Amino acid sequence: MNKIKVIVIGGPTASGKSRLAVDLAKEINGEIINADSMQVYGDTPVLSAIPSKEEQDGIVHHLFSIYESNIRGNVVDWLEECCKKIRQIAKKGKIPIVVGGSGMYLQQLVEGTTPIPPVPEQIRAKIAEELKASSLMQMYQKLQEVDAESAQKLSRNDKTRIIRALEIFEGTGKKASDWYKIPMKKMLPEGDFLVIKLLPQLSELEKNCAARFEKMMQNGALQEVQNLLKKNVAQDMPAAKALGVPELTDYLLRKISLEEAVKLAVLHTRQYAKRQLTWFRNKMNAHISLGCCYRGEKNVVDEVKKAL
RNA sequence: GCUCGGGUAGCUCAGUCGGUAGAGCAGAGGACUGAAAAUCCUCGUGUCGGCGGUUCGAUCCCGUCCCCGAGCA
Repeated sequence: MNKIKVIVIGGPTASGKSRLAVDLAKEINGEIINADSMQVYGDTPVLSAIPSKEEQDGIVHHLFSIYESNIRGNVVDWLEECCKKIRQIAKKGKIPIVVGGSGMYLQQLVEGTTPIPPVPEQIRAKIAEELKASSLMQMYQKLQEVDAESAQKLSRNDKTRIIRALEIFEGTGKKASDWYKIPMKKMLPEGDFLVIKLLPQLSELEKNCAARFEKMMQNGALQEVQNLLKKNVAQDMPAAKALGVPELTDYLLRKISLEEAVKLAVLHTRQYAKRQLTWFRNKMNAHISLGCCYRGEKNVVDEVKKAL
């Protein structure tokens, strides 16, 4: 099988990974693919920090703004799209560069995922109804009955995972814990990944987050949230949970002051960056690991070129 | 100046009918298989405003002083 070289860049928000991707792409004739669970939605380009036209700097960018906010994106859909793009780009003789802050997306691309069939929408809806009608505790007890092994591994408060485990059991007739025993499947078996991660100090990111949010406000962040509200996107949709959206929504609904909203959004961004750092530090193996933000240093690009 | 509230963890506050104190938030670390910018787990010694007094023992009661808020002058 002909191997395909793929560059993967992961790191926390505001660490300069998009810029690194563009600088690299220019040097090695690459195209960029988004690996960020929020930048796939098109309604909040400013708030989700999708690179602007200037920032894209003539480099082709894929999988940004591909969904409406009423779509519920997920890793597997992304993986399929991503692999498709990787193959197309490679076929043109260019190098695909996958960049993003969603660690799980990058990990499943590189290391594979368990091929669990899609769970029918009616089953997901049914379980959501059950949860509404009862309580998380009861859902957890139910999971204990049908899949004790999964239940044992999960916190009884971990709503997302309890629901998912129940969906897997009801949707496939097989326990999640059994699914996870079968070997992971690589979606891009021909992929030859060069993984780069950025791991700056949190204090360094802190400043970037605050400055960047300020800039987002100047670039029309409020307007984006207003438009989202007009579209009546449900609060529990992923797109409605992008950092800054709930906070600015509260401001627009006059629940908090603008000052408060900005303060909270910056705080939540910082907390998110911290979670990302934990993920990338402990969960993603990389060939090249940078201990600081990328600010256009030439030697970083050279180091990657050498490793290719 | 007087009256009434308050002064307890970085912040907001609870509490101890006297046996040296605990929540939420913040913070730190961690987990993470189809919502991942999601979801979740663990971690709490601080002259309980200062100084005296009563008491075996005071953050709690008494006195006094300082600071903040409201009201009255």
